Amino acid sequence: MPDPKPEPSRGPSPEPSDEARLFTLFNEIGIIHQLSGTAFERVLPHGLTQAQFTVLNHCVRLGDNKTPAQLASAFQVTRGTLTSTLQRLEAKGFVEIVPDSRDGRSKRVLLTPSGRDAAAACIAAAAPILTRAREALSRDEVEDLLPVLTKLRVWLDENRGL
Amino acid sequence: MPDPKPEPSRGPSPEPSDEARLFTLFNEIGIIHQLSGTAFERVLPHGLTQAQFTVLNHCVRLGDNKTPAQLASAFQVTRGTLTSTLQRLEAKGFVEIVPDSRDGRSKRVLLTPSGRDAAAACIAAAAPILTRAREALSRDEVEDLLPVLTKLRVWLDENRGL
DNA sequence: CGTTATTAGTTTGACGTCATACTATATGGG
DNA sequence: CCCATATAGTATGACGTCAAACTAATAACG
Repeated sequence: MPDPKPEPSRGPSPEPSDEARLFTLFNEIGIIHQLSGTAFERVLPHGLTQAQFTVLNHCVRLGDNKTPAQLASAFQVTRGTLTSTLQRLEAKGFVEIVPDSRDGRSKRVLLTPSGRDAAAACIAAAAPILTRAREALSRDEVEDLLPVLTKLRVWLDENRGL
Repeated sequence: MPDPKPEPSRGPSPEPSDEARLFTLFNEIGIIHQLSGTAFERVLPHGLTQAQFTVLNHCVRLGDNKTPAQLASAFQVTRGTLTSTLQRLEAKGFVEIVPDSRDGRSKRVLLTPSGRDAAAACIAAAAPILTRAREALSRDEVEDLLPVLTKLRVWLDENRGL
């Protein structure tokens, strides 16, 4: 859950500790994720969710014919999570899941033509939001932000076990 | 769902558009939220979740005796979401929900002594993670990041309707 | 005063996510 | 060749979250 929206502070702030600032940082990130996610989903066509679009988009940009395990690893989610997303995408006719001929354990995820169309429609639908977001953040601010966030993400990724 | 972990790029990058950079930004934020959230939850005592801890912590820091609606607004979640979190906290004996004497529609959320203890235990449990996170981000980087993220969060909050 | 609109809280259903446990298939070492 | 181990995919149950529908109570206003 996102943390409290900062309330109007009363009195002199008691200089928050480093840990508190870091904590606030994670909280802001949580709220941003929450708000941006629902904003995106409200405009996506075909009742697609962010998770579903992410899979389609990945296949469009980096090629399909990947295994579910590869996709799960790329998105940093468990295989179980991806199973359910793929089932919904398959039910909508946007991907096809076929057995892997070489490895009996594996499957392959293929984009269907309508899946490709849906991904394009999502991108078109999301563009206005991204354009409007420029009101909030300049291009330079985005460029300043990205490397630091990437560093944090990589660190978290490498320190999963604590 | 968090977006793809950037894969090793092959060849010259075709200078991504502004929208693509912003999109990447939201993706990084999504992954960071995901990873940091699970990292926190793994160390929280009493099987507390981040959402539950957030409520306890808010009550400790800013006082209890708030209505669920006030808390939902502070955390930027729906009242329905808060209802379920409060029910779980009440089941664990960490908060008490009492009717509001003045407004028949409202309730009041009160911290129990064991709820106060649990919040303190959570903070103690999370401290090592925050300390270690300093490996990833210096104090200055945190201070640079925060105002920009806050600006973005406020903008998103003010532009819920699109 | 009564009707209407607003607000508080709840419920339900859908989705994403995790952890865990389970099945089936590979793979590797005796 | 067989067994131990690892890996792919699936199933389950719990939690957070949203949207939408619903109930109860208050507020607004004619």
